[in-house]
Amino acid sequence: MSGATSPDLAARLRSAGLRPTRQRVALARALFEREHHHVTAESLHAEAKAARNPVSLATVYNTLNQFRDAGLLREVVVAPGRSYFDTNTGHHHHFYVETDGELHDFPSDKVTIEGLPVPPKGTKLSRVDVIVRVRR
Amino acid sequence: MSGATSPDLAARLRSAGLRPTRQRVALARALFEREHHHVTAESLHAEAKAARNPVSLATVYNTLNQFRDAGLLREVVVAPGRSYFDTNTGHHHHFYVETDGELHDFPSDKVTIEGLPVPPKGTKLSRVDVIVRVRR
DNA sequence: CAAGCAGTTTAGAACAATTCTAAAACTGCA
DNA sequence: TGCAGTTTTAGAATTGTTCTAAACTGCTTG
Repeated sequence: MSGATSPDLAARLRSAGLRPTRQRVALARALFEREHHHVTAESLHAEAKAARNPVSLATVYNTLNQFRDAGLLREVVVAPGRSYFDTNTGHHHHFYVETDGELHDFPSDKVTIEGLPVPPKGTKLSRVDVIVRVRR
Repeated sequence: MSGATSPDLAARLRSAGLRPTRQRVALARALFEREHHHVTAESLHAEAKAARNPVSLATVYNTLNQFRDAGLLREVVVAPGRSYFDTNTGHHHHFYVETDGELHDFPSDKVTIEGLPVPPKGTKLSRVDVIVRVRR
């Protein structure tokens, strides 16, 4: 097995202004070296432990916030006290299955939103979130 | 001063299956006898106290949840740990000013969303939330 | 209108998610 | 290799919300 730290990841962290520490690289691997997915702080913490790369929960929180601030992750709030981090930072929207807390992406290329009002004076657009809520 | 309980409100609560107790009527007044607005549990609790109708915080939470379940209120989650209740239950969307936590409605009549994918098998649409995030 | 019971309210404890703190451990550079 | 500044960590603290058990109230019935 390749125990080598992916140089890409280290570089990516560095260029985001983050030192590629053991913990950050471990979390970055769990996050970015696979398909796009959604994590919570708890789930990522558990995943890191399972991969024999234990990271304290506080560090998981710090790291998720840093990655989000650096634009590496996108935070999606679907319900009170339920915050997901999405490794897909491109344009897309979400399905949220209310009955079991699942979150799924769907691409935004087919979706067009028209007639949105202009942002209030003195503000600039940050982004538009569309959450399609469904239940079983 | 008119100490009379608005009969409309009492009836509205009753038909939602809720006994029109002093506390629920007091909160319903604060919520529904004025223009549409957004409250948090804390803000409503403070408002009730200021109106000399103190209600315990637990009751405020219970009541907000009951009103939401009864369709009298709509819950809007904009940020982790920040849940608003909106007295406007009609079709509309939201502006969220991230930099200062303000939430504003905007009507959905001008807004059209096209190309949304069909809900996953076995699920039915609950609603579509559009949150336009802006910053100062 | 008194009694009784289910539904409500309440203070405070409990809980869950997240952030803070202060100390120990690292990282990167000289 | 030494050192200054970062980062990590365990655990405490904070925040927002729900739970608990006891007191109370609104409604119905006799």
